Amino acid sequence: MTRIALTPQVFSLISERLKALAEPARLQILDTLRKGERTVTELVEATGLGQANVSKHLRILFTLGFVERRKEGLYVYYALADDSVFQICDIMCDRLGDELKARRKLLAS
Amino acid sequence: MTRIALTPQVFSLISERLKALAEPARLQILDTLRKGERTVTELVEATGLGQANVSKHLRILFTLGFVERRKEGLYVYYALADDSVFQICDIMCDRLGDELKARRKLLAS
DNA sequence: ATACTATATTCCCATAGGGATATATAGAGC
DNA sequence: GCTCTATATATCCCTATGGGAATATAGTAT
Repeated sequence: MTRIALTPQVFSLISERLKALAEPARLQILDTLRKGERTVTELVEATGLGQANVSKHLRILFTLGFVERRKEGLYVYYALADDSVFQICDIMCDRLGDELKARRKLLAS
Repeated sequence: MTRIALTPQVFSLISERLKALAEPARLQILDTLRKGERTVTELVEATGLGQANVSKHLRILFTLGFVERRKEGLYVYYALADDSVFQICDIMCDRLGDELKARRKLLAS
């Protein structure tokens, strides 16, 4: 398996995708989709965000391939494209756990 | 191994850390550090960024625990704290590979 | 003390992006 | 055709943030 080389252009592409994920509102949307596909309105209700903003967030997530869409009459169903988001969340959660541990150790000293 | 629950507060913490990584300049700095510890000046030379900006980026990366620092006389040596950044880059590169593959398939049809 | 170097910080500017509101588009049903 | 609903887009406001220049700070050397 050949890895893509980490050139500045690739960093730019990675950064663009990380920016898409580095937003609590979008993480919340993706987390909701983890339970299964949802319409925009359902996502609005689940997240408490405004409809226009949910649409904008979904557009970003769709453009960068994090969600898929399926139109059915008036409704548009969005679904997770893959689980890479949560692989990344797991890595970050491990870091958070380590931070906590380090802080506790510091307090204990 | 108990996982941290993905609450809105946790998403906010994750998002804060992803924002730190979602910046080409900082990815470039981290990539340079992959080869070993470097002084600020060396990072300025390696990245072509201004000294003030490198210092600012390093401050962010240090605050969020992505780099460590070691002072030695006038110099401050920065080093990678762990490899989670590149675990994430790997995930993103896999995604980029898939995107390429999908685009090729689309062109072939 | 002064002079020099490495790093950090501050200030300013310009841009990007999120939220709210209003409007536009698309499809269903009558 | 008209109306209603779901989604998308446009506009405005405001904040956050990256880059550059200047300045401050810290350490070395003489």
